[in-house]
Amino acid sequence: MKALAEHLGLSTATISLVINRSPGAKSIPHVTQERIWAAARKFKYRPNLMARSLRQKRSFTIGVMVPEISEGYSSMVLSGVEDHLFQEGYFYFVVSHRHRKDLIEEYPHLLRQRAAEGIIAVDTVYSGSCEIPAVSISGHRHVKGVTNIVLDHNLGAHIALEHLHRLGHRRIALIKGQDFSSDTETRWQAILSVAQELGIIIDQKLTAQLDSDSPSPEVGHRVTRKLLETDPRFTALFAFNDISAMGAIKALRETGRRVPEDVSVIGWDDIQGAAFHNPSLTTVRQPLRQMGVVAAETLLKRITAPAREYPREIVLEPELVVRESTAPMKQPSA
Amino acid sequence: MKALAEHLGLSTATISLVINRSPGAKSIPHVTQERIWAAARKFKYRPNLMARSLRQKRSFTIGVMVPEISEGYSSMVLSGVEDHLFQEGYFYFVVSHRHRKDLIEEYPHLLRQRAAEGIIAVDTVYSGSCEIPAVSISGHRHVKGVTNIVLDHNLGAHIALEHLHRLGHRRIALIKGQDFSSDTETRWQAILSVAQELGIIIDQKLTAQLDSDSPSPEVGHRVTRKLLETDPRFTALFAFNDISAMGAIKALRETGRRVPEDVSVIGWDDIQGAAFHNPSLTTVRQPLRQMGVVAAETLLKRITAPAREYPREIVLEPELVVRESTAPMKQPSA
DNA sequence: GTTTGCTGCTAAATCGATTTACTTCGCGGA
DNA sequence: TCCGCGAAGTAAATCGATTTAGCAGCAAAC
Repeated sequence: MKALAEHLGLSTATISLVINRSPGAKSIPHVTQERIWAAARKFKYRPNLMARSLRQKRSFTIGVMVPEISEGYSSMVLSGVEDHLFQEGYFYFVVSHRHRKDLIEEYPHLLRQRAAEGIIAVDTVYSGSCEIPAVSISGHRHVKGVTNIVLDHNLGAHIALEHLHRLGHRRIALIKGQDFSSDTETRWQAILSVAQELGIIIDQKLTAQLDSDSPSPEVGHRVTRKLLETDPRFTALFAFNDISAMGAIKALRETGRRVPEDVSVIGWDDIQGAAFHNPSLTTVRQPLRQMGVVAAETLLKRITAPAREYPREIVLEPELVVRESTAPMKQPSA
Repeated sequence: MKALAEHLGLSTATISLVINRSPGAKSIPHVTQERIWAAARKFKYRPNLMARSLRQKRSFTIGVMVPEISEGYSSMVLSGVEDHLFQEGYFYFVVSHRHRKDLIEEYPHLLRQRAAEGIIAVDTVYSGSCEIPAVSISGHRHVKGVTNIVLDHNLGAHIALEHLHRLGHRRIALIKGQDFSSDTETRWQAILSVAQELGIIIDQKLTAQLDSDSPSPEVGHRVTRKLLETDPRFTALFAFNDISAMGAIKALRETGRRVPEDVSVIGWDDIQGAAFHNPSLTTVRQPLRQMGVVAAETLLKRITAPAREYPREIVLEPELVVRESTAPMKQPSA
C-alpha cells in the first residue's frame, strides 16, 4: 500500500478511502479514484486483512466446533454452514473436540482470541456462557447468549413410532444414543412419551445404548448382538441414528434374520448413505444442511445487528422417509 | 495488556518479554516474572493474536481447500489434517470450491490474504503457482512450489485387478471417475496398463464414466444401469470409488443380479460405510487419514524450515481389503 | 476586502502487540 | 574519585492498515 501511495504521489489515507468506498471518498474526484483503482489492479494490491481487522475489530471469521470431522452428521451440517458463510464473505475455523471436556471448555476462548466474531457449535454440550454470539445446533442446554437450533424430537419420535405401530409392530427394540451426544436425552424422553401415548411398551430388556465414541456402525452392531442374546423377541428396531441402524442390520443378518421381513429397522438422520444401503433405510430425516444454513444466518444476523434480543430457540421439523427397511409385521401364523 | 502494565507498574515491553519467554527476559528477576504471570492469570490475559501476527508475520493458520465438505473422502483426509495441525497448535480455514474453476483460482489468494502460512489442497486440480508453501493431496499435476501426496495407483490397480483375475473374472466392467477428480486420469492409465499386463481386455462397451458432481451413489447407480442396458455380459465391476460401487450394487440388484454371486463388485477408498454395506465391500483402501497427517506434517516442516529443497512427491501405498462383494466367477455351466 | 464554503487531500493517532536500542542505578575495582 | 559493567527495565519504532481532524487553495457571497 505504501508502494502504491508513493507510485501515485498520494497518501495512504486517500487510497484507503477510495479502496474501501468509504463515505469520505465522495470528495475525491472521479479521475483520481480511477487512477487508484488502476494502480491497485496493476500491482495486484491486496490489503493485509490482519491489519484491517486489528483496526476495525471485524475479522469476518467464524469458529465452528464439531465433535468429529469424519462423521456424516457434522459434515452435512458443516456443508450448510459453509454455504451461507461463503455467500456472505466470511471464513471459518473448524475445530473438533472429540467430546473432550477440556477442549469444549477451551475452544471458545481460543477462537475468540483468534478474532472469531461468533461461534457455531454442532452437537456439543457446552455450559458456561460465551462472550461472543453463539449458535448451537442440537445443543439443548439453555445457555445465556446462545441460540439453540433444534429438531422437534417429539414429532420425530411420533412419526417413527406411529409408522411402526401402523405396520403392526408392538415389540420394538430401541437403541439409545451415547451419553455425550446432545440429542440423546431429549430424543429418549420424546420416545418414552410417544410410546406411552401409542400404547407401546418400552421393555428394559429391549433397549440398548451406544457406548463408544466411535462414529462407525460397529457400535450399533455390537449392542444389537447383545440385544439379540438377551431377548430376541422383537419385530422392529428403532435405532438412534442411521449409522447404528446399519450396524444393527448387519447384526440381524448375521444371526439369520432378514430385514425387513423378520425385523423392521428404522434409523434417524437420513445421512447420504441411507438411501443406498441394502436394504435402503426407512428413517427420520433431519434437515441437516438446512440446520447449518439457519445457524449461519442466525449467527450473522446477531453479529451484524447486535440486539439485546435474540432468538433463544429455533425448531425445525423432521420428516419420515419410508424406504425398504420397514415392512408390516409378519403374521404370527406364517 | 496495557491494563496489566498499569496494574503492575511495569511497561508493556517487559510484560511482552516475560509472557513470550523471549531471550531478553533472562535479565528480569524471577520475582518480577512471577508477579507478571500471577497478574496475567488473575486478569485472564489473552494476547490479541491479530496484533501479534501483524508484527511477527506468523499466524499459525493454514488454509485447506476441499472440493466438498459433505463427502467421505475429504472428510477423512481433513480429519487427519486436523489431528496433526491441532497437535502443533495451528488452526485452519476450510474452503470448498465445488470444482468451480474461478474459486480454485481465487482461494489461494484469499487464504494468503487471511495470513494463512500454507495451503493444503485435497483432490483439487490446481495450476498456477502459489506464493506460500502448498501441499496437494492427489493433485497429480506437478506445480512449482507444491508437494504432491499421491497414492500408488499402479499398485492399487494391480491388486484389484489381480484379485478379480484370480477369481476367474475376465469380462470386467469399469467405472471411470469424473473428469474433475484429480485421481481419474492417473488411475485410469494405471488400470489400462495393468489390464494389459494381466491379459484382461478393456471393452469400450463395458466402461462407463461418472458424470455428475454429486457425491451421492446415485451417479454410480445411473451409469451402471446404462451399462447394463448396453452390454450386461460382465461378471465383475471395478468402480471408481466406494460410493459409486454402492450405487452400482443397487443397480445390479434392481435388475435381478446378485452380488457377489452373479457379479463381483470392487470399490476404491474404503470409506467408513464400506465395511457395513450389504454386502460389505471389497475395496482398495487408501490411507486417507494418514494422507492428511502426512500432508500436514510436510507442510509444517516446509513452513518452519524454509529450504530451497522440498519433496516434490510422496507416494503412499494402497491395500486390498477383501470382503463380501467379490467371489469366484460362477461356473458357466451352473 | 473579508468571510464563508467547498474541494481535494494529508498528517497523525490508533488498533495491540513485538522488538531493538537505550537508560538508569548501584557496585566493585583501579 | 572515577570508570566500567551488569542488572532491571523502558522508550520508541514497527507491523499495515483505518479514521478523524484539519489544512491549503480557490471561488462565490456579502
